[in-house]
Amino acid sequence: MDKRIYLIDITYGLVGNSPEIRMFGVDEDGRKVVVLDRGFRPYFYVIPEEGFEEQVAKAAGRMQGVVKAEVVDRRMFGKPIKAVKVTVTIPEKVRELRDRVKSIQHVKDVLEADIRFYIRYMIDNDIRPGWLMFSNLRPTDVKMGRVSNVYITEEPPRSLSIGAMPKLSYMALDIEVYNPRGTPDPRRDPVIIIALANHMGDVKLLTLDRYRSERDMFNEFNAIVDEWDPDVVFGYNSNKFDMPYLVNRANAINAKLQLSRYGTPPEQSVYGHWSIIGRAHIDLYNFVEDMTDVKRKSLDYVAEYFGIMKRSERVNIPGHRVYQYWDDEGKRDLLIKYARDDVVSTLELGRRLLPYAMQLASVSGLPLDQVGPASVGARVEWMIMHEAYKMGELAPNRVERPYETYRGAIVLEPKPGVHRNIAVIDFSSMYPNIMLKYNISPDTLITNGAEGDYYTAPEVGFKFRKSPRGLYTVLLQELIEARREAKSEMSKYPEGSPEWVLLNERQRALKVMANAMYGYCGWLGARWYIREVAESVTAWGRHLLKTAINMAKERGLSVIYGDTDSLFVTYDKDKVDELVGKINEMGFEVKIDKVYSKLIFTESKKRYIGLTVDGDIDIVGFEAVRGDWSELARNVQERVAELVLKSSVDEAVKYVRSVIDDLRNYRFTLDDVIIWKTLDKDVDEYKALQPHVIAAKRLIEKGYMVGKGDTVGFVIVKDGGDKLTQKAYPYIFVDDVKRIDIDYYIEKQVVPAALRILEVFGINEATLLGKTGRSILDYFS
DNA sequence: TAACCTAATAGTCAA
DNA sequence: TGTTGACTATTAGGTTAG
Repeated sequence: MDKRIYLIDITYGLVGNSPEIRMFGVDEDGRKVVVLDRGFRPYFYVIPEEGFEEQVAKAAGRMQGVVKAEVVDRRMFGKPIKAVKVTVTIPEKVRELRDRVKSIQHVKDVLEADIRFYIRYMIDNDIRPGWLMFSNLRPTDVKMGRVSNVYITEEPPRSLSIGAMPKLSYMALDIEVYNPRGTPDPRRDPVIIIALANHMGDVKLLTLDRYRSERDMFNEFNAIVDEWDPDVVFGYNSNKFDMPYLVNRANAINAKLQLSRYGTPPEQSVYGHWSIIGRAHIDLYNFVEDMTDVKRKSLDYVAEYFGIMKRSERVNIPGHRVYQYWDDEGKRDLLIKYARDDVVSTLELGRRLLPYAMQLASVSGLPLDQVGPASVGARVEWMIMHEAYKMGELAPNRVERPYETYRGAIVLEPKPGVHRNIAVIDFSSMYPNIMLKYNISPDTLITNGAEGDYYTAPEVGFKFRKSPRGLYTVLLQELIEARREAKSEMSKYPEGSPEWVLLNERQRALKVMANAMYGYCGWLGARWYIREVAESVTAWGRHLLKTAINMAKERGLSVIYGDTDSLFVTYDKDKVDELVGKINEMGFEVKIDKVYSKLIFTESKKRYIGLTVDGDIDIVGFEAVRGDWSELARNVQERVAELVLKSSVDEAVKYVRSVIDDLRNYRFTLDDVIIWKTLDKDVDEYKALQPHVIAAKRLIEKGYMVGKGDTVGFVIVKDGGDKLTQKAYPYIFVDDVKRIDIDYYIEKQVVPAALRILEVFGINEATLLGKTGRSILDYFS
C-alpha cells in the first residue's frame, strides 16, 4: 500500500530485543497515523590502526550485543579511511559497547556513537520532517497509544521536499499559577487556571474554583487534550515554565498528566526541550528569540508586534500580582480574561510561525519539536551530518578547544556629515558565495603540500583543492538549488495562499541556514571546526570589498562608507550600473540595495540615518533601534532623525526642548522610562554591579527567580541614594511617575540620544536645555 | 576629599 | 553552545589638585 504521511514526531520503542522506529503523523486526509519500521538497528564506527581492520572487526563481532562488525570504506576530512561499522542490537547498548570496543587493542577512535537512534534512522534514509512517501505499508492491529491507524512498513520512506500544508490539528496551552511569594514553587503553589485554545476556535478556561480539587482540574485537562487530540501543542516559554511546572505539580499533588499519545506526561528531552510523545510540542518563545527586530519578547509585546492583539486592549496583570487577582473575587474575572488573551495570542502566534518551524525542521533535519530549542550550531550541524552521510564522510567527535580568534571583516571610516544621493551596493550572500567559489571546506583544505590545482586565500595563504567539491560546498550548492526550486514553485500560487506561505517560509529557512554556515565554521564547538577555514572566508571577503572599493574609485565614484559586504557611493547611475556589472562578471552577485536621497553619518562606524528615495527613514545602529534604551529616548531620537531628514534642525531642537518640558512637568508614563537589559549571567557572577544587576537583586529579594537569560526592566528613581545603582528599581515596584528621577532621564537618556544626531549640526547640550548664552562655568573650561 | 582619569566590564547592534 | 567589529554606559580603582 502506498501512502503519504506528514511526519509530526519520531521515536522508538523495543519489541523484544529489537528496536522499532515509530513515526507519528497525519495522512493526506488529516487522519492520525503511526508507522512502525522494525528493520533498522543502531550502529557506530571504530577506527582501527592501519592494518588491524579485520582483527578489530573480529574482536568487536564477538562481543555480546553486537549484531555485526564489518570493515567499510569511508572518508575523514576528505581522506579515504577504513573503518569498522559495529551494528548492535538495541540503542541502549550503544554506550556500553562503545566503551568496551574502545579498549580493544589497536583501536584508535570510536565515531558517531553519540547520535540518537531515531536521528540515525532519519540520516541514513535521508528523511526530513515533512511529507514522507511510504510504498510498502501494511495495516496492523497493534495499538499505539490512542492512535488506531497503525501500519508497519517493510522499507523506509522517501522524503518529499515540497508538498501541501498538512491538515494538522493544533492547540495552545497557558497556565496561571498562585504565587504569593514571587516566583511560584510547584511543591506548594497550585495551578489556578489552565487555558486551552484549539484551531477550531474552541477556548477552554479551567479555573481551580470550579473543581472539587486540583486533581479534578488536571483530569479535565487530560480529557480535553484526549478529545482534541492535537498534532501540535503550542506554548510560550513552555519549555522553561508551563511544562516543568505542570509535571512537577502533578507529581506534588499525585495527579495524572496524560498529554502524550501514549497517555503519559511530557518528558524532558534534548536542548532543554519537553517532549510530548506522538505530538509536536512547540515553544514559540524559541522562535521569537531568534527575531532580532522584536525587542521585547514577552507575549503581550510579541502579540502586539505581530498585530495579533494590542497591549492596550488586553488586561495587563503584572506577574507578581496574579495571586491578588485570584484572591479578590471582584478581580478574578480579569485574571481569567488575562489567561484567555494569552492563550488566544499564543494560538494565533503558533498559526503564524508554524510554517517556518516546519521548514526549518525540514532543512535542518531536526524533528519539528526539537528544532526550536536547538542552537543555531546544532541546527547547522545536523544538516551537515545528513550531507556528510551522503558523501561517506564520518562525523568527527565533539571536542573542547581552547579559545582562539581570527580576523573578521573590514569596516570603513565613514565621512561624517550630510550626504545626498547615495547608492548602497551590496554583495548578496557574500560569505556563502565565497565558500562556494573557492571550494572552502574542512575536507578541501590542503594540509600537507600541494595536491593538484588549488585556490589560495589572500593574506592568510591557506590553500583549498579545486576538486572534488567539499562537504560545505556541496551542501551550499544544494541549499541554493533548493531555494531556487522553492521560489519557482512559489510563483505558481497566489500570494498569501497556504502553499505560497509554506514555500516562502521554505526559501526563507534555506537562506537562513545557508547564511549560518559561515558562523558554524568559525564556531569552536563545531565538529568540523578548522580555524583556517573560517579565516579564509573572511580574508577573501576583505579582499573582495577592497577590490570593489578600488573599482569604484577608478570610476570616479566617491566611497562614503562600507561594512563587510556593502559599499556606500555617490549615485552616478551610469557609473554605478557599470560597476555593478563588472563585479557581477567576476562571479559575485552584487546589487544596488537602496538609494538614499539624504544620508547622515556621525563619526561612528555602524551608525547612520537615511531618507530613501521612496521616502522611508532608516535608522541604523543608533539608540533608537537598541533595546537597552528607554522608549522615551528612542522615540525622541527617532523623531529627531525624521525632522532632520525631512524638515529642519531647528524643528528638531524645538521638539527636543518640548519633550524636556513635558518631562519636567511629569507628562509621561512609567512605560516610557523603563530601561530593559538582559542578564547574561546569574547575578552573583557580576564583577561590576550595574543598575540592572541591582534591580535584579531587588527582584530576587522579593522571591523572584531572576537569572541568566532574563531581561530586567528597571527605572531610575530620585529617592534611592547618591549612586546610580542605588536608584535603579524594578519597574514593577514603582507605580508613581513622581518618583522618577527626571534629571537622569533628561541628562542621560533624552539629551545624549538627541545630541548623537544633532551634534553633527553643531548643536550642544546647552542649546537643548534652553541655556542660551554662556554660563560662568564656560569661562573656566 | 572632590575631581578627574583610565581600564575593565557589560550589553547590543551591523554585517 | 554561529562569527568578528564596533559603540556606548557604567563601575572600579586608582591619581591628583587643593
